[in-house]
Amino acid sequence: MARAKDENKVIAIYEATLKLVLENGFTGLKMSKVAKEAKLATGTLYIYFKDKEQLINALYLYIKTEQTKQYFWDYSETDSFVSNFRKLWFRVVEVGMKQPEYAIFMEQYYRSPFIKEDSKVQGEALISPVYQLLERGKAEQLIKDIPLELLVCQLLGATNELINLHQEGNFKVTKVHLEAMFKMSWDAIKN
Amino acid sequence: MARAKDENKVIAIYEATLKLVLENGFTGLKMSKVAKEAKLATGTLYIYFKDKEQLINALYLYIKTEQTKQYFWDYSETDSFVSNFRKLWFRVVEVGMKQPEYAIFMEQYYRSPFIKEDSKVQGEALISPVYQLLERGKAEQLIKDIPLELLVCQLLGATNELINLHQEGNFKVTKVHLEAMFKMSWDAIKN
Amino acid sequence: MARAKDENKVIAIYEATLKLVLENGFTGLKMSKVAKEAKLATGTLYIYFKDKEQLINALYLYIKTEQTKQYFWDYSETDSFVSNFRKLWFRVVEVGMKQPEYAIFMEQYYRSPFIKEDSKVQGEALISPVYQLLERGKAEQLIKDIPLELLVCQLLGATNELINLHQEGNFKVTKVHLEAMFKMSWDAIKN
Amino acid sequence: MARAKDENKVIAIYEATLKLVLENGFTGLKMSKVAKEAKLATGTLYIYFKDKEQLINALYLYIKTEQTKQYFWDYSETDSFVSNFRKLWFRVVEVGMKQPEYAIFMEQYYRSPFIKEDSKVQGEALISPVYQLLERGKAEQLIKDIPLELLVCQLLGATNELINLHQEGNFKVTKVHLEAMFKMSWDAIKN
DNA sequence: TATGAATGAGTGTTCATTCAT
DNA sequence: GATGAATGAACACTCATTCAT
Repeated sequence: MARAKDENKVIAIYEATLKLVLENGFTGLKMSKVAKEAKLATGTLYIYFKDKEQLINALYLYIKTEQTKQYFWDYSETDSFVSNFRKLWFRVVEVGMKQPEYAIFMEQYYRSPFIKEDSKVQGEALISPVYQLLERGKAEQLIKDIPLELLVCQLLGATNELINLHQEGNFKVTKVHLEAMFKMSWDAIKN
Repeated sequence: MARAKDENKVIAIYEATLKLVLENGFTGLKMSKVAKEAKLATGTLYIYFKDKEQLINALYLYIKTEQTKQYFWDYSETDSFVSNFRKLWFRVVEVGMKQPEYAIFMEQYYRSPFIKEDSKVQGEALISPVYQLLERGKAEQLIKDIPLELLVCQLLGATNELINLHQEGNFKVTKVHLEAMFKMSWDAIKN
Repeated sequence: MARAKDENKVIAIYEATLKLVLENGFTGLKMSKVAKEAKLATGTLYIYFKDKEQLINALYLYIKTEQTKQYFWDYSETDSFVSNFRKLWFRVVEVGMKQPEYAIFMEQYYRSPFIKEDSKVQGEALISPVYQLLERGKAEQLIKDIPLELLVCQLLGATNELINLHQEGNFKVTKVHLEAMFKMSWDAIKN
Repeated sequence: MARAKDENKVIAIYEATLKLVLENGFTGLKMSKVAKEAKLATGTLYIYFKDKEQLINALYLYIKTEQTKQYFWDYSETDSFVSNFRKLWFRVVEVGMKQPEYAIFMEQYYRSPFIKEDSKVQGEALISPVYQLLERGKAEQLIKDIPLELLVCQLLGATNELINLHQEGNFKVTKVHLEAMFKMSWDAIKN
């Protein structure tokens, strides 16, 4: 875990790591390159993180926390389901498109030998509000009565792919496209 | 006459590689482990594949070809759009759930430093019938008039996540669930 | 501050390499053995030299420079030709007999796949004073009017073999022998 | 040792080996490449030679024998010393310039880990007539009274270098040059 | 704390040699 | 005998981690 010494360095390390994972996946990720990218000596990295595994798991939690903050900062549970669903859907897509590294990292993390079960569980707990919202939609009979897991597949599968499509850069995603994608997702789950 | 080069060995190598990628991602993929898993000496690997990069790209093409065969073996373009769409959707899911390694490998491949542009292009060409089918659906005004790329995000995003869900093993996907997922996908794109 | 890069290590590596080439030629030259002989970890070698090729070419230049220094450190172009010729001839032989590894290395280097043309050219430029001296001898009509290349064959061929003879150890080369050899060389070229 | 089965193959193997040593030294010498160059399967090589070491030592003896044959085929011990010396000197140079691979191979052989003492001794015995001739010259007081080893250094050092010079190809060695070189060698040793 | 040289186990790959055909 | 696929020990080189400064 990062010591409180220099929070800026921790962030620099996270960003360096994300940049490199974006470029080459976990396979090309070398501690020395992370250090260089973060403008640190290799040894300094090990002051902040015990080893590579810890860096990666800490980064995972950092990303999950960041994403959650950005998803929910102006979220009000008292708003209507439909309003909240729409807000959240667009938030997920916007955040993902702004920081595609996050999604890429996640994808690789789940299949890596670095993953630690408790970090994973901890990270996933952070997005429980998403599950709660969908539960509420079901309770209010606004969306289909289908296991949450499947609804999440449907919704996040589509948004993730959309983020990838944007990141690859061969297709320019416009406002109109976003509305069309949202419409499809809504049509998919609505009752 | 010496022993003849053995096509079975190529398949054994592919399967060993897939198994290992499934377990640990590309990061944990070691040529010596592939050899051991395929019950070969390390050197033998290099008779069949020049290097790791070539193995991975060849495997990518193999998977794409296999998938395509399984998707389309009894496919008839003269059937109705709706019938074909349904058949293809289920085929994609069934194949994916039977061989989740394929999807996992693909995911990692696209972010790896091994990817060779021309292999990628070649592989992607194989699934053009999917694009053609959706094009036809649009022409017949049965599905929404939205760029193909977005329709594909919506559909394959969802099926990929479903395959992952199945593969993780924490949620048992039943026939009923499949029908529900299909319904969502269809509702998402239908006109 | 970390440890500073250590010039002594470079020398230690050179000496280790020379020792091993002397024993087994380039064929038996292994980076791990060089490291062990120089009392370093394998990886340390690669801090100082990018790869084996670079080590070998750097060592070639080092040897050429060392030899040149030793040949010419008290050399004065204003002395008479005969005096200079004699001094240089004995210097070449003394240096060669003191460090037979140098000659052995050179021999192998020229036939190795490691040789880089520009290193070779650079190294050969260092001994141009030898050529200049012989040119002067020709101009002063003290030695035969024969292409320099042939004079050099005659002279260095003999000295190299003498060095080999000494190095093999089956024949003890004395002062008297040296004088005899010098006499032969001089008789060979003198006008 | 080669079995008597197919003498042509043995020669083909020798020539292939020589060609490859000429190109890259012993370092680049691979049994599989020798086989390919000799238009044989790798395994076939091992029918004729037990291993690499044996091939190299057999080849050494082959070369020494060939050279000797070519040096002495029309040699008559009853001719005068001077006539024989001249004939032999030119023979050595001609043979060396015609087959520079021989000299290159020898050079590398003596510093390789493949060398076997008894092969070396056996090979060197073959050129004893050279020693005998010089002994006779000394007895007849035609050449300097100097240890044979030194005379050989002087003479063969120069011829070897001349052969190298020719082989490198940057200097065209003419008849006139040969006469000049011979003159130098003779002046070096004559009484 | 920060540095980056040093370490050495581990990786991809080669190649002498064997062996099934 | 001839073949060339198979083997696996070894080698060049890398990189996570340590440690002297």
